[in-house]
Amino acid sequence: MKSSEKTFTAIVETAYRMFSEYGIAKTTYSMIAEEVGISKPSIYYYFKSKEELINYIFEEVCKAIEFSAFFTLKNFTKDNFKDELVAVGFRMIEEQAKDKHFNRVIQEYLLLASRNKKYIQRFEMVQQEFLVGFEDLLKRGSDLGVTSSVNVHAKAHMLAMILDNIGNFMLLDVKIDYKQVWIEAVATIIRDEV
Amino acid sequence: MKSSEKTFTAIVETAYRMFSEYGIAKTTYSMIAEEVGISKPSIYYYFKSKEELINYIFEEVCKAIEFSAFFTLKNFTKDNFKDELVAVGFRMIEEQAKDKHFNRVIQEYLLLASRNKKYIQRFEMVQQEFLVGFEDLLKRGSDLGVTSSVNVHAKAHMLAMILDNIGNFMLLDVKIDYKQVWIEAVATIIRDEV
DNA sequence: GTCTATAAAAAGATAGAC
DNA sequence: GTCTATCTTTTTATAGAC
Repeated sequence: MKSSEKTFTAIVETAYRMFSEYGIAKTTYSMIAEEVGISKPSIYYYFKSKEELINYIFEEVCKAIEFSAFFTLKNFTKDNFKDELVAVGFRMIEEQAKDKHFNRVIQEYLLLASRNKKYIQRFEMVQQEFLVGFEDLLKRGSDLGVTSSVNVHAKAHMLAMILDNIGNFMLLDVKIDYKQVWIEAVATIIRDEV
Repeated sequence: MKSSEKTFTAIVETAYRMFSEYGIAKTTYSMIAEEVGISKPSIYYYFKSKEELINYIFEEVCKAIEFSAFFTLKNFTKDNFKDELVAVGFRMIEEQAKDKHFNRVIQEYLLLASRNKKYIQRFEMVQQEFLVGFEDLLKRGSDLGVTSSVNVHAKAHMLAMILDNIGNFMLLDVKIDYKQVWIEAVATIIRDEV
């Protein structure tokens, strides 16, 4: 890795961490520069404005939370459907618990997006992909005969909401057995009578 | 209402709206003063620092989201249990949809709380009250024979998460039939075999 | 690529007149 | 209570040397 790439990476990673610790608005080039160990104007060589840095990290975050990063429809079969659904949820919960900055940065950008047309569209894409992804999944489950075929729409949205909000609860360190909640949620969409 | 009370109220309401529109960090005394139509130093007569203003609005918001502000355990009977639960959820959804600033300000404070011991305790109280509230409710439902008595804990947390996250989804204007999702969620905790 | 120096604007906050 | 004037600090950002 070239020296300039190293600096670039250091800036991005430091900014990401500081966005989490202090918030995007309160993170300054001075703070980042000091932490990285370079001068403040040096950052302008890589990101010509703070907004550009914010945009860059936003795109990184979006890529990390795409539905396809977690779910592969083909992996779900009649026999493993419930277990696979539980497992994928567990994987997401673990990922979120592992990176303590992740949820906070997401929430930061969620607020930014709610105020800024530039971000909102990209975020809605991700959100929509999740809703449609879950719906396709439940339709497949219904075709396979393992999930109920009524109210697939609302049930899919319910699952998306629960998974999505686990991150929100983690923010406050709420002492919940998130995996148990997910098991419970999955159970409600699985056909009992098989 | 005295003139000073009017100014006080104007400052608080303007700040609340601006916290939503621009975020807490990016809302300045200058902006508030201009909007209210007073000078910047005048605000210091009512709130001796920006932090004090932030604290005040935080407490207002906390009062508005207490579990007891929505749920009254005694109102739930064997006959109306499901309908009452659905109705209370609807009321919360409507309240959130009515005040477009509400969800954003909550999210702002959620992030603040996740970084600040002073806020986190108060917020955890509210959050905890909600979790325990739902649990008590489901226990009552179980005693009345209308809800399942297994996994009451996880089921209660699931309901809390769904209701809580509706606000999050509203932030992005996600086109979801929130009421239908809530109906679906309530249905999953109601005993089918009566 | 990274630095020093510096500009321009705006922040939070106070002093003190009225 | 509300104002004008002002202070201090910090911000984003640029110019230009090395």
